[in-house]
Amino acid sequence: MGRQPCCDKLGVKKGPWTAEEDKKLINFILTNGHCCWRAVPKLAGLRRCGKSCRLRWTNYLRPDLKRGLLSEAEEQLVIDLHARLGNRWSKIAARLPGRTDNEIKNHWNTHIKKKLLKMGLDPVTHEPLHDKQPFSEETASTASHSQESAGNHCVPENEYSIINSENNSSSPTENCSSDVHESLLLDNICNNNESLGNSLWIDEVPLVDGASWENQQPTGEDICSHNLGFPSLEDNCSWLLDCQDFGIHDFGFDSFSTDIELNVLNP
DNA sequence: AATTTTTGCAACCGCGCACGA
DNA sequence: GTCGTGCGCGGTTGCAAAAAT
Repeated sequence: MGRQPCCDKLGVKKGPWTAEEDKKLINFILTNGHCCWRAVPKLAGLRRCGKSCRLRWTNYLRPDLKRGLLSEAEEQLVIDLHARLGNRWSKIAARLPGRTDNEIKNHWNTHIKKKLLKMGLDPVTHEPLHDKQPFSEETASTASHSQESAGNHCVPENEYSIINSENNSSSPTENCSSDVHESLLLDNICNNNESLGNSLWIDEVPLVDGASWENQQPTGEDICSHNLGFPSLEDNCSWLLDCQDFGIHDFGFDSFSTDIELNVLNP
């Protein structure tokens, strides 16, 4: 029963990616795109499984990624979205331009969770801890089945976005005691960061994912005209500079950068 | 300065879904 | 309808760096 693991072949490398592997993967995808991930490692000359390549690309190498800590606004947005969507990190990430589900999940577990606890809020339900039911201990542990527990107080995403696109005040989060606070924060976010706000209310728009970058390849004009917080065309080139962050220059990417520019400018 | 503990993040694992044969 | 395949997601692990002792 069950599927064969995709990575059980001998000679398939695991563990941290080397600069050389990164280079190969980036070069390949920028030149060819990814037809199917399973084929990518073979075609790119990597001894990795396709899954690993996809993960590496989406979580670390994609040019439209922001690096660094989440801003206050982003963090609040994550909190608000988590209150509505639960642990659906990919959905949350889709509304944060340049952020990955993995990054948000990690940030949630390492920073935001603690922050909420400090504020006396249950990171799962977003309700004040002292309001918890007597069975809270159990629920808290089962709450780690966060999908259920979070899911229970969540509105289906479509519904959510419809509601929000029509009237923020009817947001389902009003069912929670901390929601007024959150809504205010969210308003703040939206006012202060229009791109974030815009992206939040647009449902099912794959703001940032492989597909949006790969397949749709929006032009710089598209990006700017929608003001969705994508990196501009200029940014798409300047990400090369950002690559310094992960040592891209350390592995001699002079020719690589030329390739990228050609690909970005002449898709 | 050396050792231990904690933290943060990249990567892996396994499951479920979608889709085509 | 079922089976196989590929992909994406969420949870978990492993390890390096930072902090504490």
